[in-house]
Amino acid sequence: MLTLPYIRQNKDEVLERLKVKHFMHLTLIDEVIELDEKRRQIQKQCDDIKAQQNQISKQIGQLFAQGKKEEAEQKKAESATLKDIAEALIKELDTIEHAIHDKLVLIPNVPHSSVPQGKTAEDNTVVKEGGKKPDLFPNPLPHWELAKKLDIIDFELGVKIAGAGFPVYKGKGAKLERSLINFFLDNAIQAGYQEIIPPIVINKESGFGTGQLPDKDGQMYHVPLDELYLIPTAEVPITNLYRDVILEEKDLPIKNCGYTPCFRREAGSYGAHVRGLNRLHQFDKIEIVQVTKPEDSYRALQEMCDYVESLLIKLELPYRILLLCGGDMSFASAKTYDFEVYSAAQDKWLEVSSVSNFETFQSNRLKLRYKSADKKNELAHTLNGSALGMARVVAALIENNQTEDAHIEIPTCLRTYTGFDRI
RNA sequence: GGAAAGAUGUCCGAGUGGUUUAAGGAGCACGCCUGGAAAGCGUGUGUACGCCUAAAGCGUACCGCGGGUUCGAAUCCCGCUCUUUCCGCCA
Repeated sequence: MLTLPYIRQNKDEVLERLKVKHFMHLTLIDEVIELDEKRRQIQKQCDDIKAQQNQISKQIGQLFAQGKKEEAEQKKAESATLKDIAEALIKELDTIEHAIHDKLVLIPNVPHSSVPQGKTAEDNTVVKEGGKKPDLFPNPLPHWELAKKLDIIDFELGVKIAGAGFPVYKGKGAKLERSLINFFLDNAIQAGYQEIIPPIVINKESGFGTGQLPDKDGQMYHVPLDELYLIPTAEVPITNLYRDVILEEKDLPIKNCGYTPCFRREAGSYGAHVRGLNRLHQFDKIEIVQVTKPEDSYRALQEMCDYVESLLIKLELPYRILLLCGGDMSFASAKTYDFEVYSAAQDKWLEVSSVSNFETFQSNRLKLRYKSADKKNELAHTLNGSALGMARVVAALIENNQTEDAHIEIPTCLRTYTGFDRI
């Protein structure tokens, strides 16, 4: 959520930048500013009347103490009239505040000035490509076929237990998954991130804090009996650790990482591109989260990108880094880099990480502030990224590292974790 | 699921309708004192919004949350949430 003072003071810039995001309801900006002016005016009236009331009440107390009953009664009547006026104003104020809030939450974050124009994923800029596409033999198997042949991932069994998109990992498949989790966590800890094991259900407040609610209500699994949601990413519980918190400047930057399963309803996606591990309702992911001072957040974004890239290099996966264009960015993000790995048998780039700077968009919702050197409370910046999303990494590893006799070579960096070189 | 108790500032803690403008203590910051420190003394010490270009200053709201009674509520009434303890159930 953008802050009102920011919108008020940078109206033209906000409008200009929201166009980069292809945001349609630009009139909301003027509506919000207008409502805010009205709000301030009414609040002034309201506060003045309340001040009078408070004074009169105090006088009444004194008059009673002095035994001046009649005068006190007179004052009572006076105060009662003021009360009626104040009540009407409070009601009006309440209505306006709700209206402002309802409009404010519909306005997306403004993209950073370095975000390129563009409408769809086609318009994203490839900023870097790395690794080497494998030289595979003819007709390599897509991962779902090879995984079935080796009996390491069972999609049908998952359907029986839960439904489509809930795969069952077996034997060496399960061990590979767990090895990746440990590999990613150990690397993150090495890079200075403190590990967190958060709850994997969240309440409404948390969903609102990071921006999933009300925007993506239908994309999360909901437990109505207890009003809880299954997390779509560890970003939600980990970032919400700092909801309603005023940090000390010396605490920053905060660097957290965490492994959780992630749950996504993926309502509306179907077809060939969701086969196998490409798109799941449940998958494992290690998330990295940073909370920084405003002036440090873009350096942190770069640091996080470098870190994610280092993982892909260690895993020897061919990758590319995309700078998302305005139209393809998420609602809450100011700048996002996507990381894709090349999955050879499918001949497809699969997104395995998305690293974003939210600037103050989340912290404004979270009321996540820090006390700056001059003792002022300022909104911190929040960032997060996947490091990494498991399922698609597994898909690429299976496809790229397959041998002609239908086995899978384990990358060197994982072998101490798996305890085996091939599947 | 049943019963009871509780929720006050950074923390502890007092407060059952009007000098509470939330006592008192601790912590923290600054100053005095000191050769330096401790002790002692003094001062200050939350959040949000508004008025003001800003600062200073002032106003309003906030004692778990939401309503209500009253001229006036931390205090009385109603609803809710959470915590703790006991019982039940249980990996």
